[in-house]
Amino acid sequence: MDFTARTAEQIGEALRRTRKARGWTQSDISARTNLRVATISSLENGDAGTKLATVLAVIAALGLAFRLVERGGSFEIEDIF
Amino acid sequence: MDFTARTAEQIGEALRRTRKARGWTQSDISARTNLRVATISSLENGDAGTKLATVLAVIAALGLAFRLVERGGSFEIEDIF
DNA sequence: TCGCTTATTACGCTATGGCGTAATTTGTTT
DNA sequence: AAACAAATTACGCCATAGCGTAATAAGCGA
Repeated sequence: MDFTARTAEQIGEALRRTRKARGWTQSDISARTNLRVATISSLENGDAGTKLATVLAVIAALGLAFRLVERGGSFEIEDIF
Repeated sequence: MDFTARTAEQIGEALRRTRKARGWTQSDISARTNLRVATISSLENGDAGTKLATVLAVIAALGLAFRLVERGGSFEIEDIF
């Protein structure tokens, strides 16, 4: 449960996977963030126009945090896919 | 050079520190991203309204990537400050 | 302190995020 | 297949990000 991402699509996917791993619905996240289900959906589907505040709210709701890591230095797991 | 962040302020600070560590100016980032210097400034100053696309562009320009990490499990360094 | 570079802020503009609400499509379970 | 739950999409509305341009304010070395 440790995702590295460079694109909005990857972030969306990571958030969706984490949410499902928690056994939660978008509606659950909505309740915890006061964001509309539609907004969560948009984010999970990789909309890069999403505001940082929205991403942060969802991340917080999922009990996650961002870590900014150096790229190129080490192997990136998602480069396989 | 490994920042964990939960807020826009922390992300902005991390990006600013990384940029300075690279010896770059906001203008350098601007050239690499086609974003205005003012936009970079706003992001580094912690504006949560910034679009995800903007954050991703700056991160890419700095050679960084996001890592979504589980919170609460382990110790968070920035909780000290 | 002066002068140059870098960063922040402002004004008018267009594009769009997120809102409320609600319909529709997709998934899941029996 | 039917029925319910979950996710996606749509429409009108308001707020605001990021744009071009430019002025102002910090930083900083000579």
